[in-house]
Amino acid sequence: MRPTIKDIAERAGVSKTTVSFALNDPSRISVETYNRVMSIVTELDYVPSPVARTLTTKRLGALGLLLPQPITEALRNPYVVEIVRGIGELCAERELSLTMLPPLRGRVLEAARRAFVDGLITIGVGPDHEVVELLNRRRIPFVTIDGADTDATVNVGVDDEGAAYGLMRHLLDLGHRRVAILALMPDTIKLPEERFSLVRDRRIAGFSRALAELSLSLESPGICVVPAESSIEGGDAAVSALLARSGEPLPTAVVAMADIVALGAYEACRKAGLAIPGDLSVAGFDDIPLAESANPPLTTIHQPGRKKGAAAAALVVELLDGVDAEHRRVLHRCLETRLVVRASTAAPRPDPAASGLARASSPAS
Amino acid sequence: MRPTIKDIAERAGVSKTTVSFALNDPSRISVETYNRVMSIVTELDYVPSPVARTLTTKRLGALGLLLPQPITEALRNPYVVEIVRGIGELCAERELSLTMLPPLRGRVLEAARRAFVDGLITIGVGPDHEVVELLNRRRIPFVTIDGADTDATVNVGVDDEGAAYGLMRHLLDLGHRRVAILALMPDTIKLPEERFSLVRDRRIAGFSRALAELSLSLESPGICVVPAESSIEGGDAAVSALLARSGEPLPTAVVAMADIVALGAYEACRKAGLAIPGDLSVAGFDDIPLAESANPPLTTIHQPGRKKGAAAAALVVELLDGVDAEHRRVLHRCLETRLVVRASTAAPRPDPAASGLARASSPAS
DNA sequence: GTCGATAGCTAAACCGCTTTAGTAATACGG
DNA sequence: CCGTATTACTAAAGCGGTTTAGCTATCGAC
Repeated sequence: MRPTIKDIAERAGVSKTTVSFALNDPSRISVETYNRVMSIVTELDYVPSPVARTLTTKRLGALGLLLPQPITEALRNPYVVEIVRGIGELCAERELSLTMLPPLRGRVLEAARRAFVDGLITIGVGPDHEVVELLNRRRIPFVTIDGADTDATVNVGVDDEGAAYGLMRHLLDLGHRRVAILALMPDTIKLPEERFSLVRDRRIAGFSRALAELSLSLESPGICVVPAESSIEGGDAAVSALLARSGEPLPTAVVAMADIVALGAYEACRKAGLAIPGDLSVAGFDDIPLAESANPPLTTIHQPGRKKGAAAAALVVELLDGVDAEHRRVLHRCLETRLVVRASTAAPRPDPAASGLARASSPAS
Repeated sequence: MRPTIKDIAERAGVSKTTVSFALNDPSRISVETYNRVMSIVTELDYVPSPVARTLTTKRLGALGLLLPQPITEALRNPYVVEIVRGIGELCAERELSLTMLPPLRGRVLEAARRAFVDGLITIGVGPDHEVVELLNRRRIPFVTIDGADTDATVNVGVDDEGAAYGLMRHLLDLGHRRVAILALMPDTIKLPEERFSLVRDRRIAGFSRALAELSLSLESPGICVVPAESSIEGGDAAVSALLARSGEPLPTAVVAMADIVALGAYEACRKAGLAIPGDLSVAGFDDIPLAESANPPLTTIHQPGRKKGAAAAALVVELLDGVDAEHRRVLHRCLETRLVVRASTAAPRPDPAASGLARASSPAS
């Protein structure tokens, strides 16, 4: 159906080689021949099969994004969408296409093996992930987003620990002492030894550090960590359950590891008739586009999702280009985050039970 | 680097053919040989090159989504994200990957030519689009989303005209007589003869019909159609400009052809200090996830974006499977829409200038 | 007039796989 | 014991390109 190089060659009365030259290196043939060949190419609307071409050139013109979840799930999180958009920026620039690679048979590894691309980008894959070993062994250029800065991977990320510290500090400074942390779910498709995501762990560490400054910890009364799926529903469910918990005093603040989860918390508050931030302060992480226009606008950690994607893609392309150059040095890119205080966080209502104490001044630094 | 079938064959002391059989049709070889081959396959972590395989099998396990805009732009609209998620559902089911194909050198056609996929899905491509001719000529299975129901294409869509009618009717019934329509931008990468998108035209037609029932038209005073880019910023800009317009009375309602644009209108109102729906009613189209949680919740036309994507993908797969069967009949799938009345629309304030009239009862049907 | 370049083209190998056609060996029916 | 299936395997062709090596004709230089 689709014309092949042979068809063109025959029609033009030349060899396949000549057609190939016309397309790839016109200087090697005469102008007349070039014109003749190209007119047929245009007439038949011929485009060399990228598949066949790849067989020899090893270049496909496609970047792959290894997703930790099925496409449907992954794109529920606007933060992921932002990353994809960032990668898209570079794709446009370099005329690359982008292939989304969901786990195959439940394994990211399978998807990576079958991947049909020049280079790969992963989200949330740590250096111990089985996929890293495979890709390094096969020398497939790849860059991790939100992975870790080790020799095994080229990574683009942020200072999760520091950002989390800042966020928790903000809440503590406001006077909150009973705060619930909505943590990212342990990623089911990770390897056993990496049960919790790196990002989660680093943020937990940051939260802990801030708490420690007030002699608090994750185990202190009033502080709790509950897992929530990265979606509105996930946040809603987690907070609704929290609010329904009887016996203990309710938290005065909720901090989510993803804005989308924080917005789920909004939903739960609405149902429970709780005012934000009057009854409950809510903070998020990511600063997705919605965060600003939410009601109330969400206090969160701004994370440059688009830039992350773009930076990762740029690095992959760099790896792609500099494969032979000894250039292939391990690189890490750490992008900036910042605390964006909006209207969803405020000082807690004075606690009738323990007034005076809850209102403690800001801690020693 | 990556082992080839030859490596496996040599190590196992068999021919390439035998290895191929082991992988694709074990029944054709003895159990012992199978085991021997597979142990080497496992040992070397061998996976057949999808590229090479494709050359002969003509199947590469990927669906392509032809985007009318660069990835970054396209994914700004959550409605598009929903469609992608829908396609993702089917991809997960059939273990396919999804390739996003932004225009190449400004042309969708170029992207289609180079596409590296088994089947394609397009968004907003009409039967007259150059790409349709190409794909039909090449017999590449493809399905259009929001295209048109003609013989040239297999399409998945909704009754845009009817939905638009219902939406406008809702506003008119509330008593609005001065309404601004925020229309989709003419798509720059379309062919000249198809300057405006089909969807836009059909919705405009629906609006017109509703207006006509009250002896109004798009040209009537108070009614206006302004183009807006499909993004929050686009809606914000368009409505801000509208509000800044001096001389004419302001519209009492704004109806956008995309929720994301309607949310931009929210933004413009906030800046202008206008209350929704008190000062201005706002309605959208699509019912993206945000619409419900926006403040106020947005009145809109619910469109099953996910289902559209899933249905389109299902049709492509069907085409893929039934290529030989004379099965390849032209199909059209029209999904349901429904008007979702939320809190962003209400009766306009009584017009001091023309009271009594503006409050006319609902029109004769 | 011969030789070496150079320009312009092509045959053939190759990329890594599938598939067709065929071979050799064993099993089976009469 | 012969002819025919059946089983287990392989050689080779082919998919659609690129690339290497080589061939032929023309041309300029000595």
